[in-house]
Amino acid sequence: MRIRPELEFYARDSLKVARDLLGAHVTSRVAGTDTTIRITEVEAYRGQEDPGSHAYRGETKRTAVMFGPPGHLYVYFTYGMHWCMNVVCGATGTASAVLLRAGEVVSGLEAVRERRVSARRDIDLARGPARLTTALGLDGSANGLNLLSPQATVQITCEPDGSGAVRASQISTGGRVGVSGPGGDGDTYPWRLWITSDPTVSQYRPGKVRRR
DNA sequence: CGGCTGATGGACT
DNA sequence: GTCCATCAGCCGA
Repeated sequence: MRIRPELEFYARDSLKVARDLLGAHVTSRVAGTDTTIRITEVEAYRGQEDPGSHAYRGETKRTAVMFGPPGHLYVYFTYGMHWCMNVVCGATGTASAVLLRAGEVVSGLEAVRERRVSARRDIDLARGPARLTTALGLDGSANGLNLLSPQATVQITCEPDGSGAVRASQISTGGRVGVSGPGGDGDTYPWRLWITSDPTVSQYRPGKVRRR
């Protein structure tokens, strides 16, 4: 039987939390309907230490939730139309978080298909951060939601030992393009994690330089 | 399958 | 103004 993690689970380093969120379940209750997704891909962000984080340049109205207590959702709006969800990690005052990038629908398939009509195959229903958020029926109104509250309309559950039950040998990691390493040599941090060979993991695409 | 591009709006310089 | 922690649709192979 899965458990709802305590505060200590989220208060750790975001990279550790990211690992343990692989295989965990996210459940949303929207309009009386429950939807559960098994997390298959995540990305760790390290706040003000991380040039790739929204919180890198300090606290703003938008990033305020990330500077708050762990175990809350940071949901942001991007590209004029998409919502993506993060779980806030680390101690209060630090701004680390884990972005949920992809997952497999475990239950509530009917509702998810209604929300994701463009998805041809079931593996595409939550394959990508904005798709996953849409699949759960969430948007900016979930920003700041406290996952630790038993009454919360979004819950995350994992195995009793505090893991998502994915063996380390089944976890792959990769770097994030566009984020330089400490030496400025172009190395990237391996802070993208996914379940090896899982078909619902999003295809990694380096950010392309776009011009008009 | 892979590559390319428009959509669309808020945050930040 | 410019930059996005993106996605869907279209095109060619």
